[in-house]
Amino acid sequence: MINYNGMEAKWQKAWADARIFESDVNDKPAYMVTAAWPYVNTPLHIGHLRAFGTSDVLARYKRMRGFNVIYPMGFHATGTPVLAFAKRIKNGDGEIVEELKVFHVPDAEIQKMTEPAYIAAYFTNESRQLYGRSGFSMDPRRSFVSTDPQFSKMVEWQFAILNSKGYLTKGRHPVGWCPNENNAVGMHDTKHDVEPEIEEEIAVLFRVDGEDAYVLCTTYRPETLFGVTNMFVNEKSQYVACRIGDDGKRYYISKAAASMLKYQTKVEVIEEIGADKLLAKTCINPINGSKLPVLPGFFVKEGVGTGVVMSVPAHAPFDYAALERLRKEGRLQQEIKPIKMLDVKIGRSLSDVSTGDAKPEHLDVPALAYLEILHTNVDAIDDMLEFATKLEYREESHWGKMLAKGYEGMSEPEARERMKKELASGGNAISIYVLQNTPVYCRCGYEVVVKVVEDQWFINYGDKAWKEEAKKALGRMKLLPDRARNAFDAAMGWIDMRAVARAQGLGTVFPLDKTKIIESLSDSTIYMSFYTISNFVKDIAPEKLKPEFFDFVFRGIGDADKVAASTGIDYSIIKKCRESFEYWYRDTSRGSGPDLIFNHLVMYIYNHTAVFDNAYWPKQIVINGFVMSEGEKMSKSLGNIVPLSDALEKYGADPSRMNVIAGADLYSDSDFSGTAVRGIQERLEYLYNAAMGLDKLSSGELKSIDYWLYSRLNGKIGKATIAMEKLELRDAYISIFYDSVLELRRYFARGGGNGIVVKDFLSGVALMLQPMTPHFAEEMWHALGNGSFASLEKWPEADKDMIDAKAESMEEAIEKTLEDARQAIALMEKKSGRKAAALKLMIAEDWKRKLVGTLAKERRVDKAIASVRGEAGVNTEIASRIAAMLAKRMNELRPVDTAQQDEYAGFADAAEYMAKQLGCRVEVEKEAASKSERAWRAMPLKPSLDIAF
RNA sequence: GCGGGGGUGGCAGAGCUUGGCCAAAUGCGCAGGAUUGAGGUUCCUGUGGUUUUAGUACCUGCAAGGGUUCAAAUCCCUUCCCCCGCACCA
Repeated sequence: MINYNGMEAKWQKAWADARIFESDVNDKPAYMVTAAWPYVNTPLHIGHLRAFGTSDVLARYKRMRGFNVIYPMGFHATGTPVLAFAKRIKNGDGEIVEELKVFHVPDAEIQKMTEPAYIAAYFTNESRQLYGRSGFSMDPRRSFVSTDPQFSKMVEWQFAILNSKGYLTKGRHPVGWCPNENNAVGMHDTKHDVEPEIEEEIAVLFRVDGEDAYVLCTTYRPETLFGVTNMFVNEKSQYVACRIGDDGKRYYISKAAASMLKYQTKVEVIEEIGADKLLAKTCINPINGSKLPVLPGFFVKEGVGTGVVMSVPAHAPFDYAALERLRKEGRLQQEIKPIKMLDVKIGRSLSDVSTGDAKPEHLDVPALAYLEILHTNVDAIDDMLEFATKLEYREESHWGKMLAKGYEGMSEPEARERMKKELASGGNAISIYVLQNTPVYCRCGYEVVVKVVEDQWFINYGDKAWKEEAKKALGRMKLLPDRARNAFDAAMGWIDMRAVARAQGLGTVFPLDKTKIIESLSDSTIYMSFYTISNFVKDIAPEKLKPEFFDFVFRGIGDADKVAASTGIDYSIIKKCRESFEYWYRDTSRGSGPDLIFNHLVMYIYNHTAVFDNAYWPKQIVINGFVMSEGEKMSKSLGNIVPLSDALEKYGADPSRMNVIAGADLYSDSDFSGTAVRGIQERLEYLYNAAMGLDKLSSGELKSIDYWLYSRLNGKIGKATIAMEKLELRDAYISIFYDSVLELRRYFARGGGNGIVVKDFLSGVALMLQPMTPHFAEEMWHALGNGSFASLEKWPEADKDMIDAKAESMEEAIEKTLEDARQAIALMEKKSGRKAAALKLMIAEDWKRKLVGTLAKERRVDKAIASVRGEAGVNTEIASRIAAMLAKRMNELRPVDTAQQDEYAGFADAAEYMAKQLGCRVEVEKEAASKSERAWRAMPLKPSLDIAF
């Protein structure tokens, strides 16, 4: 049993002593690998092992391919999460304490985490240790935190460039807002981490009959105005008359709506009224002038929208149900007839329900028909009505055809857009922002509202010229896997204004408004370039890092003398920084998760084109998938997040790496599973034991099985190298790792036992394992008698001459024949009730090889027969019969290179092995020499079988 | 809704770019056998369905339906379903 933790400690120490992963500028070609940095209050889990490990595999592979590689890693601390984190600790939030305990953070440490600086210090320290234990070959000297003042200076410089290019603009912007704490709230500020989803919605003005006033009503479906029969309010709610904005009109909305709306625009309440006042009024439909009574609706919520709902009973189950319930209670004064304004085949999207379930006469009231096909009615609970509503909305918007005049035949989305335009241009609607997923609560307990921030600063990613540059950069980049390109193209076309300044959070002060902080994704778009100089500028006073310093280092503007004079920085350091940047930043790879394509990665490309010369634009992006735990998605709520430290402790770094990194395709999710990791451990041990057992093996002349193993090794090297270049790690390591174990087992089972051959094989495997299982590879490399570091060796080269197609097809034939024989023997033994005593293999004559070859090439039966006619031992009748048989599978025919003598020798060599496998004697003879009636059936590499009892 | 990705044995997942050698590599699970005092481990074998004259064969099968082609998991069209993102949030 291998003690992984001991082995890892041993090699980590050895590497540290040799300082082999700390690279500086030298004569080798440079390669820089970066991975998206972790947020500073996030304890590392198994998902990080995949993200950072994938980059580590790339870094290690590239080193073996002769590159000088750096793999630096810093920490992200800007933004609000770390502040929210500190606050929660301060407030004794039990939830977060529980989370931290999962990661074995001691109580004493948790107590101290009330200061952001302490949190950062604690987790950066923890993470660095875990990087080491995971075998990440990172350069620790280049690590920095996004709140470091030296880095802030670079961000300021970057934003000055963006501003000078006119990429920073100002405007209005809606945000989620806590009225109690008076600040913007994002996901991590809300209870249960809910993202406040803001949506712009249309609010229709319904004039009140006989009054110069309007009832304001939000709706998702303005096109259903054609079907409105009445209005609904909540009879228990308070309403207000008010003025909204500057239009001077008098509006009626719920009191709750008024207090939310005031965060978006000016709201002046004139008077408070009870719902009864509204119930006495009649509204006018703005599109056709019809009169709409105001009625009580049981489902109307004062805090949703404006607290007023327009009723479309034909197309909304809630509205229909509300009217019917009023009717039953005898509270409906007048007849209200649903107005159908949209035609759709009801229940079309359901396979198990047919429209036959709805009574035909009800098809004119689709809302009712939908209730019927779901086998429910107007008294259903709200959830059921909600379900019917969703179904109806979906089918209608998908397949519905408008019936209303002027809109005939239009699809619903099309009609919606047109109606919106008409309403807006006629002054019959205004737009307001609403929270789509109400209610959302701030962690302080207050309900979140939408606030419109005036004077918001944006980065204008919609700028045409800039977008062109970014697209150009993207077009030249390598994406791994390339199928992510569609997502990039889409994101690139889509990204537009991005709010860039925030009122609170850690980070760099926004230069154009010193009361604001630069938003935290925007301050980390070119930070990777800072790694090239971070080790040199660490101790330089931030105020010395003036724009001219960065201009010179990153853009080659000016000269070092003058920069030294004006900044007071050492001339030699300035030169070193420039040299380092130019050396390291040409050939780079950026690793990241798929969730970052739509923001960080696109911004990364954009900002590089804005700041750097195109020689330093991004070259490659690698997207890796997530990690599941035992087949389930890891989440806080499931409590199944596997801390990285636990995985390392329990299984060791190498088996965990293999499982998580090579366990799935680059882009898809991999599964961290105990059984899979144990399976990996067992195979690693098999390989290690094979290396330890080498001295028991003999040497001597090479047999065919030895050539086979060499062939497999060299084929494997070629295959794995191609896969590694594309970072198809699963493919590569199935071949390098899993297949190698199977091949060795087969080699020994087939009587192989040449120590030199096995050693060559294991050496190749050990070297190719190095990027994935670095500690184990060193251990094995040394067990094979080498004194060097596997991590500093060259990646093996395939020797094409050693790839022996004949040896491989011979082995395949043996295996296939074995399978056939097993089946035939089983069948015969079952039938006869006796045990088979012997198996005779008859090897096809050479003329059959010629026949197959000609047929495969010429694809004509007559030519094939002609080609063998007259040859020794050829019976034309048998030849035609065989040719006809083969012709049926013409397209699958492949010429066979192996001559009868070689095939005979191959099977003769394998006879002992086959006998052992089958449990009976195995004899081999040539077709012509055989007395068996079945001999004629022999085909090249498919011997005819004869079973004797 | 819009955008992106996907649907293949009991499960995870190859194969799709470039149609034929190819349906299912590899792993897990399951079943049988060997080893073992038992369990576990390990090793071997089998594992979509069906027919079959002893095996090499054939049929059927890659979400559903249709098309192109001598030939389709692969190309085209239609439909259904699942996952992710939709912004100021890391």
